[in-house]
Amino acid sequence: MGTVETVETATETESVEGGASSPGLRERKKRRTRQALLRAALRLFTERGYEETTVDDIAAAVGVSQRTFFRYFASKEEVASCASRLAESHFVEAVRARPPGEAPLDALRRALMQSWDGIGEAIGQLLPLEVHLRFYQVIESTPALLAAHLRRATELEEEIARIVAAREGLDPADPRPRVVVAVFGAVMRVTERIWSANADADLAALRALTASYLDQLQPALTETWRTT
Amino acid sequence: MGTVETVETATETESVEGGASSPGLRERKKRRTRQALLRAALRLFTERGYEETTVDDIAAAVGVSQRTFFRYFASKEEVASCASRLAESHFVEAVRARPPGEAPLDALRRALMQSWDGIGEAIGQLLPLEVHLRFYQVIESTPALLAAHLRRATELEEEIARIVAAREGLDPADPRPRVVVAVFGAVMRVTERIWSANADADLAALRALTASYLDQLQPALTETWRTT
DNA sequence: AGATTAGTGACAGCCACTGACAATTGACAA
DNA sequence: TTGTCAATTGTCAGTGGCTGTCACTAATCT
Repeated sequence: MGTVETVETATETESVEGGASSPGLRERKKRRTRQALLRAALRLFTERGYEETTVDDIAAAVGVSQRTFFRYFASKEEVASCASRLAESHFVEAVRARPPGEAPLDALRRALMQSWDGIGEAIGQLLPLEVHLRFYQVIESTPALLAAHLRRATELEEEIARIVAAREGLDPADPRPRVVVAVFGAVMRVTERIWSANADADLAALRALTASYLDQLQPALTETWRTT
Repeated sequence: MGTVETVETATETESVEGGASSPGLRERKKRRTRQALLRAALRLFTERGYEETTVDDIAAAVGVSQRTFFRYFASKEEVASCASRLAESHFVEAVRARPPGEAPLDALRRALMQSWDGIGEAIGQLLPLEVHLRFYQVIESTPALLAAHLRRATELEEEIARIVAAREGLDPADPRPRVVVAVFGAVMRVTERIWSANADADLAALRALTASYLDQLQPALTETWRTT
C-alpha cells in the first residue's frame, strides 16, 4: 500500500515497450470502466457536491451497477482521492531521487517543485489537469474529504520521514527527520488551503505561494515580528 | 452483554452557576443520560474497538433507544471526540490568556503546558482522566477517528492563527501567524503520535516529550545535522 | 388540577458498503 | 468453430450509521 496503486493485477511479461502487445479486450474494458467511473464521479462531485452525489448516481452515469462501482473503488472516498494519491506518490519518488548532499528542507522543497513539473503528464493520463486542480476546492470545502486528505498527508509524512532519516544516516528513533518533515508538511497544507480558497487556482499560483511561504518559514520562527 | 450502565449511578454535583433556579429534574436527567452514553461509548470503544462497536451497542448498554443516542450526539464520531474537544477548547482559552509580550511560539508553548495543568479537573467532570488519555491510542489506531481528529486540529489552527494575528496586531492576510501555528501544530501531532504509541501514555510523559520536541525545532530546521 | 412542553421509543427510510450466487462474456485450446 | 474455464458483472439480501415522523409519557407552567 506504500506506493502507487497500479491497475495492473496480473503482471504480464509482455508489457515491455515493444509493439504495444494488445492488453487484451478484457483489460481494456476494465480500464475504460474504471476511468469512466472516475471521470463521472469527479464531474458529479464538482457539479453537485460530494455529499449530494450518491454512489448510485455515479454508477448510473456510467451504466453499471452499484456493486460494480465498489469492485473498482473500495469506497466513495477512494474515487475522490484517486488523483491526489497519484500526485503524492510522484512527490515521494521525487524525494527519493534527490541527491544526498542537500539539506533536508532544501531537498523536500526541490522535490516538491520538481514533482509539479511532471504532474501534468502524470495526472493527464487519468483526467484533465485543470479538473484535478479545481477539485482541491471541493476537498477543502467537504469535511469528509478534507479529513481523509489530512490523514493521507500524515501517512505521507511518515514515509518521507523514513526516507530522510535513511538519507542522513540517522537512527530511526531520531526525532529530527519527523520534525522537519512535519514542519514542511504543515507549510504545504497552509498554502494548499490558501491557494484553493483563491479564484485562480492554477499550478503557477500554487508554486509561487508555496515558495513564498517556505521563505517565510525561518523569519516567522526566529524573528519577533513586531507590528508596524 | 456486559454490565448495564444504569443512568442513576451518577453522583450529582450541584452546579454553582448563578442566575437560573435549580438545575431541574429534567436537566439533571438529560445530563445523566448524556454522561452515561459517553462513558459507555468510550468503555466499549476501548474494549472492543471503534468499528466493532455499533451505536445500538452503546444505546443498549445505557438502556435507551438508538434514536435517543442520536439526540445527544450528532454522530458516533462526536461521542468519541467529545473529551478531546473539551481539552482543545481549554488550550484555546489558555492561548487567549497569554500576556501579549511573549513571542508567539513561546506563548503557544506556555499555553499548552498551562492547559495541561488544569486538564485533569476539566476532563474529570466528564470521565476519568486516565481513560481520556488512553483513548488517544484508540484514536491514533482508528483511521476514521484519526481523520476526524486531524480535521479538528486544522480548525483549531485556524482559530489560533487568528488569535496570534490579533495579538501581534498583524494584518489578517499576513502569512506568518498561520505558519507559526501550523508548525507548532505539526510538532504537537508528531509528539502525540509518538507518545500514544508508547506504553506509559501518561501526562508527564506527554509533557516531557513535547518539551523535548519543541526544543528540537530550531536545531532541526537550521543545522545540517550530519550524522555523528 | 389541567394545559403545555420536552424527551422518548417505535417505525420507516436513505445511503454506504459487503457477501453470496447466478448469469454473462472474453480467453484459449481442441 | 466450438466448448471449456475463469473473470466480470448484476441481482438480491443484509448491516450499520443516520434522519424524519408520530404518538406517548413525564416534567414544567398557570
